[in-house]
Amino acid sequence: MLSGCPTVTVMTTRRRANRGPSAAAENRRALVAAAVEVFGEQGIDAPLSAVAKRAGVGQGSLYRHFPDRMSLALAAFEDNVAELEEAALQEGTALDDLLALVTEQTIASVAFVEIVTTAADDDRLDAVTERVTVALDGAVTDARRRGALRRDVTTADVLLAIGMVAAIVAKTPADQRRETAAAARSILHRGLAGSNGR
Amino acid sequence: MLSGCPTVTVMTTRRRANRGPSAAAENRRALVAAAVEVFGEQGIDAPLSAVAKRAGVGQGSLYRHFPDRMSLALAAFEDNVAELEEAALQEGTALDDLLALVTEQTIASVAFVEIVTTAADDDRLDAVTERVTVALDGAVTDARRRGALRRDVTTADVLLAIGMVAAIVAKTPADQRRETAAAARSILHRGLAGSNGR
Amino acid sequence: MLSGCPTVTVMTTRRRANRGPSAAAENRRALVAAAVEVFGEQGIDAPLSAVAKRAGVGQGSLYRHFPDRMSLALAAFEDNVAELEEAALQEGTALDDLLALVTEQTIASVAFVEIVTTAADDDRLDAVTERVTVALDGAVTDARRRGALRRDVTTADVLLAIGMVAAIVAKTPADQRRETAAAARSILHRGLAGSNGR
Amino acid sequence: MLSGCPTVTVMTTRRRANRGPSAAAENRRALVAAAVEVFGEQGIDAPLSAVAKRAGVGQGSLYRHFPDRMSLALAAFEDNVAELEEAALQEGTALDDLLALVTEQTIASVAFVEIVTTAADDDRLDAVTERVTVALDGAVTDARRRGALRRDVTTADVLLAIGMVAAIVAKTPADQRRETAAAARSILHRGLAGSNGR
DNA sequence: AATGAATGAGTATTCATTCAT
DNA sequence: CATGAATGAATACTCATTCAT
Repeated sequence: MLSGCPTVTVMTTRRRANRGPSAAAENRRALVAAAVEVFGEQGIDAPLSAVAKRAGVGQGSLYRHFPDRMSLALAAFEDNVAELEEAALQEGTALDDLLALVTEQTIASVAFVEIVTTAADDDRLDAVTERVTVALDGAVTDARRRGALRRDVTTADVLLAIGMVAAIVAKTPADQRRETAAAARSILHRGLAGSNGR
Repeated sequence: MLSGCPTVTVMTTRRRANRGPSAAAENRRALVAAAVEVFGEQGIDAPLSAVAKRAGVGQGSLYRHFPDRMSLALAAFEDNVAELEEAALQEGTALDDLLALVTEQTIASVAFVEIVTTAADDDRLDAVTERVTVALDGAVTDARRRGALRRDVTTADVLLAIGMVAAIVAKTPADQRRETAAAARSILHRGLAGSNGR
Repeated sequence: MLSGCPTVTVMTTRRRANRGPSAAAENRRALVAAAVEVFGEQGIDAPLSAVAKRAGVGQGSLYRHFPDRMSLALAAFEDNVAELEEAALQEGTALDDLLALVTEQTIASVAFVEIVTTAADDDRLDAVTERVTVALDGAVTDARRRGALRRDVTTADVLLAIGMVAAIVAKTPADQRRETAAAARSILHRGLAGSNGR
Repeated sequence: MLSGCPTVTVMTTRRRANRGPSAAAENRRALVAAAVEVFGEQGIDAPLSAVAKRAGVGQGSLYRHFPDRMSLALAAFEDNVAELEEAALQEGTALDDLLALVTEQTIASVAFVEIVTTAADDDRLDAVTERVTVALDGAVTDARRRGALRRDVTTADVLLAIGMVAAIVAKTPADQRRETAAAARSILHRGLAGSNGR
């Protein structure tokens, strides 16, 4: 009486159209954008499935493009590094401008810091650090020359300061981040400034 | 890949002897010790089961003693706060001494920072912050009076500096922590120091 | 008692082949069938893992198809409701026929009652009750007109009677259910019957 | 620095005084009272620890007095049965009065039904059923003789009717129980009543 | 190459039951 | 005989990763 004739519900969940290979680049972009958002909102430990869903892309595609979480995270923040490099190359960009930029980036996407610092044993991270170092080097040298930085301050010190701002901002509730970042930078600025600093 | 190769797991379980209520205090201590270790190694998100196992204690006992992760974490680092308070009360303890102490604590148990900063919406955390603030207050006031701190530096600034050291140390591989902490404190020290600072 | 006797468990696991998305419909059906069985045997509080295992399906798949226990339970008994609706629509179906059908269903799958009555605060349950009410309405009206039901008997009364049969059957050991149901229906029938009843 | 000197918190949770054997009867009473409350509130599956806590009694004592859930449940509702027996013995108690009493008991402590019907394979339950049967027998016979019950109605039928009321009440949200019970009894009353019934 | 369903290991949490004191 | 801490099995649920289509 009961189990003899099951009502067969035909699955009508429409599978997303398989847009084929041409969608690869587009998917990649969507994944990166989604990762920025999702990591920004939920932190670096967010479920990857959430990223795929936000991107409107299958889980498998996510894995094809980014075999692990770090790949995705690095791609997600590639923009930041590129932006920094670009700014560093512009004539007339002072160290403070770069630091301001990094600070803004950090506030915008806290996850960056988490990533960059969570698995410090990834070669690709060293590459990123290297790129940032190079980007800052000129500005630091210049600032030192102008007396805006103490003579003994190295680019590594500046990186460290950036790391500190980033780390503390990452731990601060979103609505207090700007304020906290300002206070932190104020202290650090004095700590790095030369005789005629700021 | 995995298909085809049956996993054979042999489990030998010997139920831990029920050492009775008298083991309660001992268990609690073991749990706290294990938490310090496990959180220190794996971060504050480490499985609680790992803590129980390390402590040689049943899961249920862990939950009896510490109903949630935060309880355990706070207990695990209660020592730090108490030590700080004690140091602050001692005659002749300068701000730098307290900062050095906090730095050491942070290096020893990175998880502390994670805890203190992860869930900022727990009342018990406010209580901890308050205790630390009180502990530092005297030293800060004193340092300002002596000119060791800039006139406009507040205890909040010092807490922020501590937070930065802690945060950056937490993100640094264990073998570089001491070095990184030193560099960070050096910068911050200059950032906070008064005219006759160090 | 237990101490001293090591439990040796040998587990041989062969990961189930991933039969791919095409297995979805089949899995769903298997889950529903398993749920009918397991809930029928162990009651509505049966472990969902038991349902998954019986269905030969991963736990995750169960959760994908049915995000919560109620979803699964409702799906498991969707058939019953559909069958009832269908019977109600057939020409010449008398109220007694519908009651007999419900009784049979109840005997077959006691869990239905448990579900329908356990969490009365789920909207989907109201929907089910509504469907059953609608299905019965015509038959009740008709029966009243024919004098088979007392004039003052409402569909709600009939539902209540059904509920009573279901509830008592649910509490009866499987081998006495049919007998108990018959006795219960006999009493209730007289309680609802009109002057020319039965 | 950190882990050397743990702050030893002396356990000051005061263990309930061991009031000794003389407390046995009192404990038993407290447990039964607590069971009535807890089972009534949370259902028959309520944690036994909750019962012990409510009773202000150690878990071990609970187990000493009542080796399993059923023992406790039966004890908890012993009162009901005794009350019923007593009422049945009183001169001038009609069947309806007994049914009203049972209904009230059911409404008050739904858990009774759950127990009585959950594990139907317990001998002690048969004993309870037997006692109730005996208690009702006289009233049923009398009612039949007076024509208040149909000639063919047996005590078993009455028990079944009681069971139905109980079962349906048990499934009804607390605030509608009295109403539902009234409706159910109305139907059943007509179903059992003799020619000169009500 | 894209899709998304399938899979099950991993974790948190609860609670019946035991047992040292 | 009471006490309540200890124990771990059981269960719900999540999510990284694989893979048929």
